[in-house]
Amino acid sequence: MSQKKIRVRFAPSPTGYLHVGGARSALYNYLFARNQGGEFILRIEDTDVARSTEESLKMVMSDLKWLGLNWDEGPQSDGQTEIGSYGPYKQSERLDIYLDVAEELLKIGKAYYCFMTDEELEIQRQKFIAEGKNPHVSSPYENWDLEKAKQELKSGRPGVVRFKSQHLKKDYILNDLVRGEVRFPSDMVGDFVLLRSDGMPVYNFCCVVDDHLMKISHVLRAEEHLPNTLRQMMIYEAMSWEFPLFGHISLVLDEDRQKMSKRRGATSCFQFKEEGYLPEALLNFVTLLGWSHPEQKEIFSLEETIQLFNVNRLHPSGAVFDRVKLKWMNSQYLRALSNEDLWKKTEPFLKAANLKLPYEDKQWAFSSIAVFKTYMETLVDGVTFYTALDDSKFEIKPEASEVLAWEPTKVVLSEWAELLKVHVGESFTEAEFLKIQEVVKVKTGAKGKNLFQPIRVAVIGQPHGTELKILVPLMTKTSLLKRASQVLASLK
RNA sequence: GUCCCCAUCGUCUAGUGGCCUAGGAUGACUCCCUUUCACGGAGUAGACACCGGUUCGAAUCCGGUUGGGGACGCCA
Repeated sequence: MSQKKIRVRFAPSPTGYLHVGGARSALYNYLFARNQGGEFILRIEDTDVARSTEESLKMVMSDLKWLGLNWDEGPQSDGQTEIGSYGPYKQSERLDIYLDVAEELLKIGKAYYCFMTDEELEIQRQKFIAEGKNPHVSSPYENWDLEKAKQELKSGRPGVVRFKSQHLKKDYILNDLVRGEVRFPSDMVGDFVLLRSDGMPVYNFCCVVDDHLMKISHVLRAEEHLPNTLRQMMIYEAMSWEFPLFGHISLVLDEDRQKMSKRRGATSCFQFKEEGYLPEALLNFVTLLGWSHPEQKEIFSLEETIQLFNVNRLHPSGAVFDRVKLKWMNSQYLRALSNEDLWKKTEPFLKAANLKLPYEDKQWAFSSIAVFKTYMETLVDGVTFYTALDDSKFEIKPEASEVLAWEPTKVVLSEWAELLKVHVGESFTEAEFLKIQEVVKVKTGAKGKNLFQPIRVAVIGQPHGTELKILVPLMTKTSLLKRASQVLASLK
């Protein structure tokens, strides 16, 4: 057997943002292609006209780009061009091709026109369920003459094209790349639809035609497609086409072990982007949902994954998407960033939050982000920290009330404000701040948390947070004074 | 209901018949660092779903039970 070129595809239907489960499918295909020196194709499954939109397609493409999963063939994000010689890559533009294949299947008796109404279908379904059988379509039109059926169609009677499966009494054996041998009895499915009554082809059909014509060698997709694979094998067989190799990866589940749903938080890559996750972190995390590093490393780059990727290490059971661990991973990536890079990534979030910062120079930006780096789990956390530096957002938090009620607090704060006032210059060095703190201590006799917590409240409005000796040098005298007097005023 | 898939700490997983009194990561807890909170460091608790079989030997192979999930669409 000749060595076939490795060609894999990711085939989303453009009905919204890219789901993290979809992203993982795309990723595994991408990794496999890159590891094998093969090609990674983007095909758009938009035969469900009602739900597919051009807008969604753009979103999916931009999510893939954000993740860094670049495709070799398929539509490009400008919406105009396509790359590759097996196009078009949008199924809605390939209708003629499917129709030809459908005609072929009708002609050789592997498919037929069916005129059953929804009511008839439902009655049959109920009957089979009552008998404890598979509720699969068994159509009286199965053996109708093709010409007769076409006449019927011409007369205006709505009909679909169904695949003829009832006579295929045998087991289909799939040698799944991740599951091993899977045996499907042919009666697991009924006579499924190939062409809708409006002439539009459906998923299972387009998928086979395209995978064949686009010379796809391996199909890595989610486990939910397993029953579809039987239908697709039947079509391949009917057309005497060679099967690609299939691998069905596990499902991505929520904490309640159900398919991931929006109820429990973000599910799309775009949402994670908005919540301040780094694409590298999301990718790394998602890689580990069903695949493991041969040396059990947890943090590794896309490049390293490409080098090491092997379908043998794909895990067959469902994986719960642990948002807490994702957060941890994101914080690891954040900390590995240079101050400059982290600032660049954080800045857009600060702008979006409309924060007014005490200084505008880059030097200040980098040294401030260096402080917050070890506190941040997501870029959005940066907003919280910088908000503390924005005077217009300053407020005395409820957690501060206990500290404010302490007996020495008032004296400490009066002294603190007094010393700030006499300080020469608008900013403070760490040493200058420590000196002031020391003087407050000596003059008031307060020490320990009686000293530090009131000052912290006077700086950030709450008793816990970043070290003051690091924070104060990032602030201005004007700002500190204003805050101190505000807190002092609240004591009266 | 029918068919298919799956089954190791709460979670992600390592493990392909002896290296397993089951390893790592995360989360939890404790301690250290720290005049707060984090970060960091050290440590503790925590799993082979169950029952049979094969074998000198089973987390690993086989069968069954149970549990979970998926599919049963003119969605993909």
